[in-house]
Amino acid sequence: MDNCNQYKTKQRAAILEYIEKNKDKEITANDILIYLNKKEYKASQTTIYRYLDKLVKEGIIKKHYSEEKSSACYQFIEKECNEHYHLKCIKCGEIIHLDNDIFSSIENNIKNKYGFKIDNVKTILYGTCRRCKM
Amino acid sequence: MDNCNQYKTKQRAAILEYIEKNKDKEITANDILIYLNKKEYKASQTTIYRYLDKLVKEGIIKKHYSEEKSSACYQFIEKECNEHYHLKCIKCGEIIHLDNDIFSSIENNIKNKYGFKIDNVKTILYGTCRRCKM
DNA sequence: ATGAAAATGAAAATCATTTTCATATTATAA
DNA sequence: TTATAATATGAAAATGATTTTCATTTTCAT
Repeated sequence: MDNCNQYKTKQRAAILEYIEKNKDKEITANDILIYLNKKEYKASQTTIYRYLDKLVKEGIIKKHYSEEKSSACYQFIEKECNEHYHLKCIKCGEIIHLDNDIFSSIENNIKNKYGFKIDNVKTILYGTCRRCKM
Repeated sequence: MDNCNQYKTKQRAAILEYIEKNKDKEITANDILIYLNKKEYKASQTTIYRYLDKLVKEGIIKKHYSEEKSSACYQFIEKECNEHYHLKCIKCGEIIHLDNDIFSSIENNIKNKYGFKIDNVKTILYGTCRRCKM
């Protein structure tokens, strides 16, 4: 999106690096803080929160609240992930990326019947994964 | 569930009354507090939080975090609602109850392909409703 | 190099929620 | 109906996450 009017800083680079390194996980502001404390470029929690907000607004990462944690979770949005849905295991937190087409018929049914356009990025399908089912 | 070992109190009755009166909405602890402050039987926020926890454990209400609010939302669980999925409009918050059967083929596909059992109570499909789409 | 715009961080403030603890209420049984 | 044990309440303090404030520092274009 709108990437102008931004100064490059070491703190932001370090924060973004951590987020990208953990693409597959949902991380909290505090995870970043703890990680950066061990590294060369620390950032204050204020800066971390501010930059996370900015990244959310720019559509680089997404923010959501999980049932287990009391703090907000953030996750890098991979471009391909804008096109499919995700399953998330309530028990272990595993995220499964669904095939693009598995939902298309339902999307259309719901659009026709209710006039509702489902947002596949905002929507997460919760349930129990294979391993946790037993 | 386990309804024994409970004393009936005016505070609990008032809290539950509000929750039931707002079946169709997602309410916060603070909503209850504000409402009760105007009524005959007030309850402290401590009591409200404690009773909400209890109701969640008993399966009377469900708790979840919405994308917009920073506080937890609670909602009465209507028995029928345990059997279908819900759409929720990101913009206006409207909740639409889906027909029971609209999801069954997908549920099976996902179960077969990924071994994942979707939980229709925990899952909310986010998107944009007819009115907000324009 | 200079200056304006933007970013930082420490500390304080805020907000939601939980804990503590002393007091009050409830159900039960004598 | 009273005694009493279990349970519930509420005020205040504590906690934890996040936001705001504001003085200082950094960045980048000139």
